[in-house]
Amino acid sequence: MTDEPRSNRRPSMSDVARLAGVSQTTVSFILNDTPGNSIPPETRERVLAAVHELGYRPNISARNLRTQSTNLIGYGFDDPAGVASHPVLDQFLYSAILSLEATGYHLLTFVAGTRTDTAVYEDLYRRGQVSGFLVANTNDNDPRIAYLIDRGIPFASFGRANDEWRFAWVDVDGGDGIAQVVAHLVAGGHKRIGLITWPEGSKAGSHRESGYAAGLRAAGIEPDPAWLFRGENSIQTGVAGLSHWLTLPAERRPTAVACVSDIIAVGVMNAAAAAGLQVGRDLAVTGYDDSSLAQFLHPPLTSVRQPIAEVGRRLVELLLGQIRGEPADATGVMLAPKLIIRRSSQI
Amino acid sequence: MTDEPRSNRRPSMSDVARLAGVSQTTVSFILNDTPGNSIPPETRERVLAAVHELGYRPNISARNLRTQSTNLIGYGFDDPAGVASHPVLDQFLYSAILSLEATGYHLLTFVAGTRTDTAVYEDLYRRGQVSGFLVANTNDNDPRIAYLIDRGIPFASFGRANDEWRFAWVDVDGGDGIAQVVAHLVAGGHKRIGLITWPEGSKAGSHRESGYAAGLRAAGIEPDPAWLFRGENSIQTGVAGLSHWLTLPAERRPTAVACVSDIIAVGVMNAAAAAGLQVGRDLAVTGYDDSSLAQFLHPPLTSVRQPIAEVGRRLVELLLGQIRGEPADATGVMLAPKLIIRRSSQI
DNA sequence: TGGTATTAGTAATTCGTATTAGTAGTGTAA
DNA sequence: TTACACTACTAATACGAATTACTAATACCA
Repeated sequence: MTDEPRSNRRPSMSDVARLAGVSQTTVSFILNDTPGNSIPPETRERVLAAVHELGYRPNISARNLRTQSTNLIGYGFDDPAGVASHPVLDQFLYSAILSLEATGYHLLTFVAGTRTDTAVYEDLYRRGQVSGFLVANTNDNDPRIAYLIDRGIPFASFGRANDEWRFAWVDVDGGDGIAQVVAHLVAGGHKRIGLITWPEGSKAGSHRESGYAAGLRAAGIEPDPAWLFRGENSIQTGVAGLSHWLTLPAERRPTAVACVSDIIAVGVMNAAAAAGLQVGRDLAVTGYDDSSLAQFLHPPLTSVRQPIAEVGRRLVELLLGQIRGEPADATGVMLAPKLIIRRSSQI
Repeated sequence: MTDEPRSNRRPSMSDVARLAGVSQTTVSFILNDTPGNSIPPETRERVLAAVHELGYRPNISARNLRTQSTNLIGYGFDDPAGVASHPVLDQFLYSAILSLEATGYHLLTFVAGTRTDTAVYEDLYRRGQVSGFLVANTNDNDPRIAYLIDRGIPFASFGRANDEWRFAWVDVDGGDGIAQVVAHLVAGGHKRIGLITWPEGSKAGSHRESGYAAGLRAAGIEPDPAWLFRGENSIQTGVAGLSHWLTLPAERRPTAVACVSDIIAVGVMNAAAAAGLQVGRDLAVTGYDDSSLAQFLHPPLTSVRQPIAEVGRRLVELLLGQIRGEPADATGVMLAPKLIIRRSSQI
């Protein structure tokens, strides 16, 4: 009822309108470039000047309420304790955030608790807090993905889950990555190549194992189950893997060890040094992820680099496309990794 | 005007009210336990049944708009590329998220761009998207903190910034942590103890350097500037530090090396092995952070464990207190770290 | 000159929730 | 029997922005 701008409060659109001598509607038209309205330049400038003077920023809650939308995407976070840190996930997060922010979205990071607990996802979505989800670290038949598909909630996943399900995913071809490693090692003269991989059930792990087997067969070598070692993603697993093989007689022992992560490879290199083996001469070792430590190890570690930044970008594209209601024709995107050869795998 | 529930839309409070045969006001009273209202048990149950049947969830935007509040806290993310990953920050984030979620808040993770760019903070706050911020990885005279203090925006920081400024922080006493390390090494007979630390300007680094000097003086040893080596937080820095000291004549060379992070210590251990030195016998090495890799290195690494989970909890307490408008009497909270002794520092 | 288009706006309504101000009906004490 | 308190609600409004449905004034055309 009064013409006084309410003080001691963030300015609203009406305050801007009052200062510029126009209606709130006009301010909205100008700020949103709403099509089909004619605003002469003088008015536009007057309003923009008022916006500037008051330091006006549109209120997000009001906008979201009115447009029945959200500027948030959810991402479920895992407990980082215990497992070694995930440089790949950190990088992925970073690139996803960058892409989201370029389009006015933000990332809401929440704790996913147990993997099977989908209640948080439901709650965030039903309350209108987020418009969709990014999912990473997928497993075979991942319950989160089953749930999101079932409810028709927009999401995009870094990694595949089940070949029968149709949904938006982006993945780096891990089979191809390890196949490149194997080809490289074979070319270096190795015939007995070990693989240290994760426990069964990991989707990424099973793809890499297939690539390993395929790579060996392509070179005319029949994979030996004794060359496969499994464990959590830790330095310790690498230590345990190599220690185990060192108990074999020399003529049956792998001369090269491929690992599904750099952190495991660090364990192998440690154990090799402890056993008096010189990595790059007595034993070839390769990692995966090309994390920042790979180039600083002694010797520098051959590794497989994934185009993580592109994964983030493409995932955000897929997700925002769904949210905008665009038909999702291409549901999966497969990207190629690149082998980075360093001294740890030279002979 | 119609009594039909609008279909194809998330149910609103009015839909619940209609189904239960009460007014929207009554539903609100029941769901929020608004004091000063008398609701008989039958009505309450009827309404709760309707809530359940419709799967109703209150709309967050509407609630935030009405209450002029937010259920989000912002956290600025750094580019993880280049620098080795920060297990401490990952853990800190995790514990902060847990504490926030226990009180109905969520974490909005954004990219902070350059450290001096405070525009993102301003924007998120002024638009009413977040109620405050968590800040980590502070520097001397940190511009983010200066800005947040200046604007009176609620925040709490993991780490101190400038002794003159008064604001809410939680820190782990890094000086004490390194002093414990030095005392342990001195007790083991070491007289020449090197320190590998970060470049000047890091607040955490300067505290640890003071603790190092104080620890030596407490043992009657005058610190020698030649025993200090600086570099980024990477394996490479550890390698460079030890390599540098190995060029000194044996009688001036440190016999023990304390590092301000485990990742640097990994570099020192690598370089030691390459130089034929056996860590734990020829050279004592200590790390900091007690990250998950410390116990799996060869030999296991003596390190300093920070109560990270408690840091997250306390920070969230301080921050939410400010947001609720409680007077902040105790502005800083200092927590004590704990030395974890393993074989890398035995003689 | 009258009718239609166009320009430059404005008033009113909506999104979903919380809250303030009320009201009808019953019980009860004076 | 009336005044008053209490119970069990409801109507109306506000939060801030977007949008639909108008209007007054001018320009244009036949």
